[in-house]
Amino acid sequence: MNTLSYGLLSLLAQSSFSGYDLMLRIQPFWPAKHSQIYPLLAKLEKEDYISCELVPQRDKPDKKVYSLTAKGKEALKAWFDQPAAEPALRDEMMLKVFCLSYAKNESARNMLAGRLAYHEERHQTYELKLAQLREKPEWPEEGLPSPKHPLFGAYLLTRKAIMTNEANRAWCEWALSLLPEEH
Amino acid sequence: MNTLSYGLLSLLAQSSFSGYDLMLRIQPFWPAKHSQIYPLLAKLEKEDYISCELVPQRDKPDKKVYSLTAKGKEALKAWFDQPAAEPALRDEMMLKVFCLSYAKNESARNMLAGRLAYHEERHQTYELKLAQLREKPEWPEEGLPSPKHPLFGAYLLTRKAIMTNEANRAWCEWALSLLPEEH
DNA sequence: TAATCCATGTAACGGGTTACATGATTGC
DNA sequence: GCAATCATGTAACCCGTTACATGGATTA
Repeated sequence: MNTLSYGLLSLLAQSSFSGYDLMLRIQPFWPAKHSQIYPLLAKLEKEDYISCELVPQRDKPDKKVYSLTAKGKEALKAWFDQPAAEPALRDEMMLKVFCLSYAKNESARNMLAGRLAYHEERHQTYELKLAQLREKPEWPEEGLPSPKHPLFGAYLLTRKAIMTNEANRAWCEWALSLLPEEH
Repeated sequence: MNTLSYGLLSLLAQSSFSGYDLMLRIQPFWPAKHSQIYPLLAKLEKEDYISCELVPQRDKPDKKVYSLTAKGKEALKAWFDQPAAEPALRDEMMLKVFCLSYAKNESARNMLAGRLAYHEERHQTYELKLAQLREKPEWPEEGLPSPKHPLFGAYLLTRKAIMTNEANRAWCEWALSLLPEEH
């Protein structure tokens, strides 16, 4: 049971999903390709953490829909009280910034401007996600989801993404303001 | 030539370092163990990106001090104008937050309080780093390092770490404020 | 007609962690 | 006496990406 396994169980705690769905939904939290997820799901099913139902579809390939078993729910609960690993960020740009004084002005400016654009695009995506959350039928009519509401976690995570992204966007702007003007 | 290789070259662009030093210094930007770094350095030396000098020490084990070669400097410059990979964050806690509504109140509170403490500790570390940068003999007497100053990159990165950390700390506080009171 | 989406899988490879291995010095 | 720091290396393993493989439906 590695972290990705628990991630898949976390998603399945909300609702049943196909492997393809799980692959798409886990991306924002734990990037993984289908080639990693399909074999893991087979292993989790074999070890009885999840169960699988084959769902035939017209106009689309048949799919396997996975659900949490009782054993899977127990594993999730036990995982919750274990200490989580520290967050690990890997960002190639940070290595480049480290030796920024060796770069051409133009290279430095392009790099930071590119990252600024990235964060502005991300902001739009996250705001859209918030709007989509609010449109869900389960969304509470007055105010915010409470801690026991199924959407509580997704709401917290979207807010977290927005706040971190905004801090990084602001950093890009500040760093750009320190560079010499374009000629 | 993978990202870690360029990271090592970036550090060596500032000054020569031993493998052990490089291992310690690259941690904040690209976590890697010595078992990954030593073989890479041997490969980079063999391919002439870096050169190596054996430095005997009293009271300490001898060390190998690596320096950038002309080929290494060229590789760094070429790397700079290539587009950087998107940042990748892997944080087990985010997976737990996703299904937070399934957790006990106590578990949820402990998890978030633990992360808050982590960010407060990080803040101290980063402020110390800033202070150490300012105490360096190369630090400019008036104000901040300019974009061509060797310490410019390190300064930007420390500010970035502080800003991102503060956003995450604030998120922890906000999330904790949404949880029910301790009994 | 070519690309994209849905949907599942395997194989090969490279990246990263853990464990094995050694050994002197310093601080608790 | 025990742990940590400095210092280097190898071997086994797990994690993650890329590539190989298939195939119908929709869309540009």
